[in-house]
Amino acid sequence: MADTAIPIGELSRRTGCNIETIRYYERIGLLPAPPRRGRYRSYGAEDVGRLGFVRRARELGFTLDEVRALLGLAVGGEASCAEVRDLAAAHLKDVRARIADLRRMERALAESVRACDAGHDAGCPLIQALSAERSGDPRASRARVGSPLGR
Amino acid sequence: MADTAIPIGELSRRTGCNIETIRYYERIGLLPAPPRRGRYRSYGAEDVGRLGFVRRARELGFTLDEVRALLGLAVGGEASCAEVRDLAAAHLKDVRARIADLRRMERALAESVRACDAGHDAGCPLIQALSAERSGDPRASRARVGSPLGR
DNA sequence: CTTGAGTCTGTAGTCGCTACAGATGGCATC
DNA sequence: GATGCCATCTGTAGCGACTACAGACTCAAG
Repeated sequence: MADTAIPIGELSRRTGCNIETIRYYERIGLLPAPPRRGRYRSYGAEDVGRLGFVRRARELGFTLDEVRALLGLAVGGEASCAEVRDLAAAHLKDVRARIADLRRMERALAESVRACDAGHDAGCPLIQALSAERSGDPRASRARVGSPLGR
Repeated sequence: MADTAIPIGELSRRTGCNIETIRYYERIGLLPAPPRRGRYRSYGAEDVGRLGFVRRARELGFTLDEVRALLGLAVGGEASCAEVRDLAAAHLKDVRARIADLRRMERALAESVRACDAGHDAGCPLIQALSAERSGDPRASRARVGSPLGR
């Protein structure tokens, strides 16, 4: 029922994707420009599927470029499966690196907060920790893939 | 030894912070504008300390706004320590939430890659998973602080 | 007739940098 | 004195992935 002529608002509701984001995806060519009813975009059932695919891939943390690649590979058969797998494996590695990064932060933060709670003789321990120069060359640390100081 | 009249290049070398980033920090008011020797910025030892502080706070994942707050609190005594602690504790909570998010991604990705390796009867399992609509309301999931689909 | 909801286009803002272009300054070398 | 080279300067624009407007329009209900 009502699988054709879906306006953008309903596509948004069905997929949980912001209207502005849908138009953004169209602008960057991630979604095809749908036909128009008058001046309004008119989507079909397959657009719900495609956008759902995009959303789910985004939830797994794939970049829009990766999603683009995945969409391209989704239609292919046997051969593309290996490519998909490699893309996912590479992404998994990246996710794990980011987890490791965050866990380092977590440990340091938790330790600092704990020190704060424990009491402090000479000033705030957290400020002390941030103020103190640690030994070693600052250039040597944290040279990972992507941004050197990723948030 | 040469603790005053440090040019920006050496400040960069000493702190491991990009020259462009140093100027950026000055532009947004995170670092004070230093005096000039002619038209060149001339830093002192305290600038090395301050920028080091910023770098270390950034490494713990604090936003620039939080770093600004920390810098403001760093000079205060007793009273500000509690504020610092709370800031760090709030940030720690945020870091943990992001870790949880990433771990969800990690599990789903690892599972998909594993399924891919295991063999596939009807098409690529990973593509299948992305294509399949899961039950439940898409609007209900993942409404966390900050961006709904954070990378 | 008015009101409200939905949609449209286009542009600018977010965060934390990074990467230029093009000018200028000072120092060493030939 | 000319040349080259390095460091520095300002200003602007780009990244990724949205988000947030402003201001116009269409359409249906009351």
